[in-house]
Amino acid sequence: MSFVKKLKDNGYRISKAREIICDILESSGHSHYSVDEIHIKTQTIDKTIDLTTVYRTLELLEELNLIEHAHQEHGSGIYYKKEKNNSIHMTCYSCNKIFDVSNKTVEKINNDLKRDLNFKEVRNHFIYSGLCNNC
Amino acid sequence: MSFVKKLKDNGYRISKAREIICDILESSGHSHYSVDEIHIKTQTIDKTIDLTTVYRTLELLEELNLIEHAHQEHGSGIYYKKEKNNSIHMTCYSCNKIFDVSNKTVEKINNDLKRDLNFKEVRNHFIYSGLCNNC
DNA sequence: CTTTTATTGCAAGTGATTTGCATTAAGATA
DNA sequence: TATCTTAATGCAAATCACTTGCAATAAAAG
Repeated sequence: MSFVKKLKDNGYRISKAREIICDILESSGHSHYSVDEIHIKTQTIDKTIDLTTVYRTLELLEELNLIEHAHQEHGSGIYYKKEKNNSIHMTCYSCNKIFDVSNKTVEKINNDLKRDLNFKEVRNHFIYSGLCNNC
Repeated sequence: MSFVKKLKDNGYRISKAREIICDILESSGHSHYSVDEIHIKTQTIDKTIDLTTVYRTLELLEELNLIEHAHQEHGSGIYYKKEKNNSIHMTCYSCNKIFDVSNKTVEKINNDLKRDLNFKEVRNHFIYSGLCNNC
């Protein structure tokens, strides 16, 4: 279901800002954007859209399970479309590229953690950091 | 080697603040403290010690490899004595307790990540989050 | 006991995000 | 279509966790 439709179905109004932000995220392919990046993209279409509105819209889309975010150790969070399976990312501290951790590895890590500490659930929203092969 | 000795050996001066902060950390056993917690502890001994001094002293002790810190997803960082092997922690988002991830599990996770993404190094300073068995 | 300069406290700055509030504009209703 | 209701927005200010600048203070070397 399209983001705008989901908003409507949940009783939210469709403003210009929401349309634009939904559009950016729905057409983001496999990219991860910081709030600032999304804000800059909105500005190319409508300069009046405020950073606060971007934050608030992202929060809303996340509540509706359409997107997710994750935290970097230093610096800002990133937002991206929610996939069927957990997305976990890893960034290279040298080139700052963001890579996807495979689902199999995510499962493995979560199971190892759960078994080790007797936890019922692992709920990470952070981005791993390391040094990639090209750096 | 005692923290104060290590500071001296590296040419640093031993101030009242440094003595107190070293003492707090050396006698911390297996605890993890936020900067604020450490600051509050110093205040019970010497009310003039500033939060900035705590930050600066912790930075120094970390440079000397005596302590380490890790970041929580939300909220402040925690500091703790450096052990022989990597310390990785996991916190329960319900009770906020902090648990130690075993060295074996840390190794496993790092290897899995390296293998999966072809990274040379994993360098996490993050605290895992999840739901513990008692919550 | 000086002198030197590392260390400190205090105030202000920073970056990412959040909150308060009056204004604006969706979209329901007349 | 015009009017109304209230959700959504823009703007300014606040917040949280640090970090930086700088003049005053105090270790420790001479």
